[in-house]
Amino acid sequence: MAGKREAKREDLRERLIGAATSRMRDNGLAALRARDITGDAGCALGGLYSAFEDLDALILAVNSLTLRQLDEIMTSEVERQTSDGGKLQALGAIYLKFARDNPNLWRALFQFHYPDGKDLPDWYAQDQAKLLLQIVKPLRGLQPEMDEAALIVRARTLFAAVHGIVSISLEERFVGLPTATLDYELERFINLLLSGLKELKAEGRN
Amino acid sequence: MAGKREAKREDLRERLIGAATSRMRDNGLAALRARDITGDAGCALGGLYSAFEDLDALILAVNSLTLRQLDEIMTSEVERQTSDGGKLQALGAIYLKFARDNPNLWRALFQFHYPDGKDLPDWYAQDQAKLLLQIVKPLRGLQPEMDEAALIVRARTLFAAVHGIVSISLEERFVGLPTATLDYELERFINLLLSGLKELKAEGRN
DNA sequence: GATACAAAATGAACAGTGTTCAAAGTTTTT
DNA sequence: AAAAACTTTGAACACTGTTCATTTTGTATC
Repeated sequence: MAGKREAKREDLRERLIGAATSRMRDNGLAALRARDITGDAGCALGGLYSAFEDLDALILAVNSLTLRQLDEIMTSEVERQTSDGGKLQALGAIYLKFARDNPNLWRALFQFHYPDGKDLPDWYAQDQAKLLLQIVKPLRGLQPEMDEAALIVRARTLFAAVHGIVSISLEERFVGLPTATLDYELERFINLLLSGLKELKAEGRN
Repeated sequence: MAGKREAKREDLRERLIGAATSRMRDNGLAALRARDITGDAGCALGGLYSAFEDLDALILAVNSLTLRQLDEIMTSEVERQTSDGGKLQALGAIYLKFARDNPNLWRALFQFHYPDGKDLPDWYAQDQAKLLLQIVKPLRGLQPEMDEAALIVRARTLFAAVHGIVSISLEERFVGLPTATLDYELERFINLLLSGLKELKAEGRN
């Protein structure tokens, strides 16, 4: 009759992740309370600390799921595109759509700061790396002469740029933002980058 | 014998801002404690709430000073550049340098989330707008056919892209970031944008 | 099955937070 | 000098995440 302990343990972890995800989706990371989550999950306050190291670890688990969800969507959508430029355009558009559809979950990916000293667990770093790879692939087609390391750096730069645009618009940091034109502006921006790549290539640099 | 009250009030505000800035510079926004600040400033805990609405309002005052400081640096450095492209390059480099030199103050500009419902005070929005204008000016030279509104949107997009790159690198969100090559990568990126502008222009679009 | 042991769940208690507010102290007006 | 208006004070409050002695539950042994 073994394994019941482990099953309950895993079940509790899942209920906690579910409850935290739900609350985060509805009210955002800042409104997350240990007492609310454990209440929703149907366990005592202390139960959180037997299933996870602390609240931060639970948040990281939620963020990991969010990253994987985003990766899945990207994987399925990128396949529909034939050109590398089209794939990069699609990735940008998907990222924007995901952020719009899941604003709180998406924000939490970046709002959350891991405590100083401790660094991110490997499995989480890999979730991130997988996403970057989505960009590296079409980029490789556009810049076949770049080596893998340079491609990764470039992919990170492109992601950061797109993320910045989506972020500043959706977080409404600057006043008077025309959110309606954001899709168009992002599309134009990626076009600008693609044109730049083409231009630099024509000049024989890279 | 009037005006002593107002003078003391202003003095307290300044001491609080100074203490908060100092603590924020050294230990970051997350480590900011009302008791520490009031202790440093030499007033009782409640004193903070007679000088400011609450702790958030004090943080906003600190952020406003940070924005103005950045604006000053930009103004003086941009003048040295002759070409519009050079000015945009300089702005990017200055932004990166400022973020590197004042990581905690710079982070606080974006970490800080104003409570829902309340929106940013006008004077703070204007501090932001002034910075955007630094980008609009050289951009106007490069895209003279765009109207003012479109230029502002474009400037915001460019800022957001650069900010994203600086942000993701300095916050060390993604693992394996070569910080040493960040300056170069940013320079290349802005070049890419400038090339893109040139290319689109050659094709008769904008 | 009954017993003994190990593991996990519980929630009151704890050490911090930002914020409030009656009381004491200052400045200004009369 | 006295009264009124305003400010400063810091103990008390409400609300955090986290801990840990106690109770409950699961597993192995006879």
